[in-house]
Amino acid sequence: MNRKTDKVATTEGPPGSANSVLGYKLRLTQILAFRAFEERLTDYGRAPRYLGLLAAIRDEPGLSQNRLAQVVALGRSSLVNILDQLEADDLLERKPAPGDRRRNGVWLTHKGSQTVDALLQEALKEEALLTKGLTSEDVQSLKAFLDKIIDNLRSQ
Amino acid sequence: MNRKTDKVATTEGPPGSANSVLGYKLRLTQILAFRAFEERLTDYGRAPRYLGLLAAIRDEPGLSQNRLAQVVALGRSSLVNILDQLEADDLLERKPAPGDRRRNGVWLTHKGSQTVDALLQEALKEEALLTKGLTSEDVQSLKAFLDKIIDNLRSQ
DNA sequence: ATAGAATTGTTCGATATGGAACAATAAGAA
DNA sequence: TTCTTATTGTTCCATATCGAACAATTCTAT
Repeated sequence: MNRKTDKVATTEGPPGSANSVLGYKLRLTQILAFRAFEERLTDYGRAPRYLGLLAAIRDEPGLSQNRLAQVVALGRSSLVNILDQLEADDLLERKPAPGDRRRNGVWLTHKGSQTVDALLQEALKEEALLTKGLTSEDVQSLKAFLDKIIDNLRSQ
Repeated sequence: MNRKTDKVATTEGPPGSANSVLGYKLRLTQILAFRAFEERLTDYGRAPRYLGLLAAIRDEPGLSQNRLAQVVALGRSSLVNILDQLEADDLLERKPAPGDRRRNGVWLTHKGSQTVDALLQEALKEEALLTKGLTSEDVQSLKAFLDKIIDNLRSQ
């Protein structure tokens, strides 16, 4: 049985079923979108999976590992191995934070910066695929709704 | 540093950064929403994590494991252990499918059915928390957008 | 100044998930 | 029929993520 050709109904089901629950929709969407993005970009190593992280580093260079973990909603301990890998791939580097010998600041390398640029372009293409059939106003609304939900969840 | 009280900016960042990418927003939202739901419902064992699965079984009793894996977008092999656990918790049962000795059909037990009912109620409450500040029309639109994206991804 | 508390990065063990391979079974072709 | 191919559930191994515990360091209250 082939995942790509064997369709699965998504919108049917009685009201009050899982299909009408927002959290379930969010989960499905994220799993499928993430998988599609990774399957398409096989030439970028581990970077596609961690694009959010890499882009966060680009947006705020020098952020500590702790802070970074919060930004991307990952555990502090999870990040250690991820950064090890991305550092081994020459996408970023850790430097001791001046003034606090406990912390590392994290910066992108030149290669990391270029990779982020390229992958953000790919992400825009991917977004166009995902949202086919939606207007740009729809997509804008969708993003605003998600931002609001993220705010609600983060301030809990 | 405390995840609950130490705020992290979500909407800032230059255009073209990760913060404006739909896939990243979806991922963040899903991670945070899922985590919040699980952290609140500590009295239900593993059921909250697999509410989508359990509700899918309720919606279509007797579905094969393979089919079920597709519906919830999990791997066939991942599902084996999950079903083992939920079966051990007396939430569901596998029965040999009549007419095809390769397949198992999956059904909810009475306890499973009651658990789904209770958890779907909780999911509605959770949804109200998540979407605080959004109108019910907004939420309806959001769900419709996500359904569209899921359709796009599934028919790829 | 100093003792106690908090923060940071890390390691370690536990759990979740995916993919490849396998045996049993079914479907299809000859 | 018989041979070949496809499907199903499962096992096994690799990877991802988390929480607890830890040493080093910093902060804070006295």
